[in-house]
Amino acid sequence: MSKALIIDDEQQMRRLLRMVLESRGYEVCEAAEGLLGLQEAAFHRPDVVLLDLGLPGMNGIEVLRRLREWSDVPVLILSVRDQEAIKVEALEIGADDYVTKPFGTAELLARLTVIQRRRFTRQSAEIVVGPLKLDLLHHEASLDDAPLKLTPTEFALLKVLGEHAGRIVTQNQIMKQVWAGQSSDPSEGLRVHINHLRKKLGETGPRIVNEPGIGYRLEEA
Amino acid sequence: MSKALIIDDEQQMRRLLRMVLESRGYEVCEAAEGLLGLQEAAFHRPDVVLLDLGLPGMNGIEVLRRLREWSDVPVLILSVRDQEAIKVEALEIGADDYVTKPFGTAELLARLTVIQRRRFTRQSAEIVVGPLKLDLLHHEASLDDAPLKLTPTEFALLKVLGEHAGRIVTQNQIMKQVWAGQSSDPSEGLRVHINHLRKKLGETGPRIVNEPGIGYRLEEA
DNA sequence: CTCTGCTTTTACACTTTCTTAACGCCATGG
DNA sequence: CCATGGCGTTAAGAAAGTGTAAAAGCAGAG
Repeated sequence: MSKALIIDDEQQMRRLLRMVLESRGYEVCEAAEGLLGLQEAAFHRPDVVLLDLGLPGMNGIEVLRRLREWSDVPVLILSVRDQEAIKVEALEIGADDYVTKPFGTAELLARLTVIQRRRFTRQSAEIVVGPLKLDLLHHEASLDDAPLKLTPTEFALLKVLGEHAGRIVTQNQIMKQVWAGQSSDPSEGLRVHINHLRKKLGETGPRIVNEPGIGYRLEEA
Repeated sequence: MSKALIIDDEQQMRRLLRMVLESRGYEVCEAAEGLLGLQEAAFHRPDVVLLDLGLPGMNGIEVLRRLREWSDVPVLILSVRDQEAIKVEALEIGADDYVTKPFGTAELLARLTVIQRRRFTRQSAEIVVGPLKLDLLHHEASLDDAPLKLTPTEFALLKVLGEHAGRIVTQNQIMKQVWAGQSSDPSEGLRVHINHLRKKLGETGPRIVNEPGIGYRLEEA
């Protein structure tokens, strides 16, 4: 049985969500405010979080950022129509999906299952991109089954690229996920690490291609 | 069935519009004056508003501004030829499109359908216009599922046009959203990027049509 | 403390993208 | 008919972003 945490300031919404979730066998806990939500998350260790972006007090984005500092729990964003920009930012920080209010319960449940399954497979399995393997559990990498020595930063960087293999990862996304929180320079040091990675991947590994002005992409196959 | 509200001082025009709309299955209500129009809008909650700019008493622009304070209803502007400047202003305040009197009923109905459809499509981190897709999260574009390489400026520009697909986006709006803040020349460089985009969209993608003196429109379908 | 490995900073050549400017076209209006 | 204004197109210089190497900080281990 999965535990779900609802963080939303509207009581009505919380009640609706609780009903829907409990009918599906979820164990539910809730919080009406961001900081409380973080405490609940730390205490109950939910398997999935439903987070409203329009929270009073601590912003939903901020809640997500803090949460991501110590937890990989799947997060589903609840947003209203005119929060397009914020939504993208939430996804960049590490939200797993979103639904727009008002939403159908069927859609909500579908997305919940998807992000939980994805998170699960992602955790248990390693990331494989062609001849490259990343063992997230042991923090080990290998190329053609030969061990590949990576520094912590390189590993984190390659992990972000590998998770989205074949797709562009924005420089902002990289900065947010590898250098969480800190750092101002959007790129200065990033280029160096990319350079190191390319050398270590050599001719045999997948290529890291640059999309000027946007970010990087790890080529699959 | 959709409800339409006509705000126009000329009785003849109102009668014409009512006939056209009712023949298409619209439920129609009308107002001959701005303030009355606002009351009607508040009371009947129409699904679309046809607003004449040349109203006696309260100006059409003012009506639109007040309307937009509490409603997102699609608004189609009716204007006569020598009201170019006001037309631009109306679009920037939040009108959805305009037709110039005299107009053909076919054109009128077409534009009505377009602006209504637009409101119903759900916002997401993805903009889809026919064969064109913009993935805001990954900054990736595709045409008929084939990747389309866009520079950052091109992407931003196409995003603005795509967000309002089917509607006119004034040059001012474009400048503000793509070249945020800076820039003086309202067009010099814009034309070049439009040109690049048209080339990349080719025959298969949606067309970018110019509305002389006003702005651009990304055609859907 | 010194060594060592990792990260960050600095510097510069190089590539891609953006802006600027010029010119031709087409419509509109005198 | 020729002017005018807005637009499309093209090319070239300016600006921004990137790859690479080397040196300078910064820890923890011995």
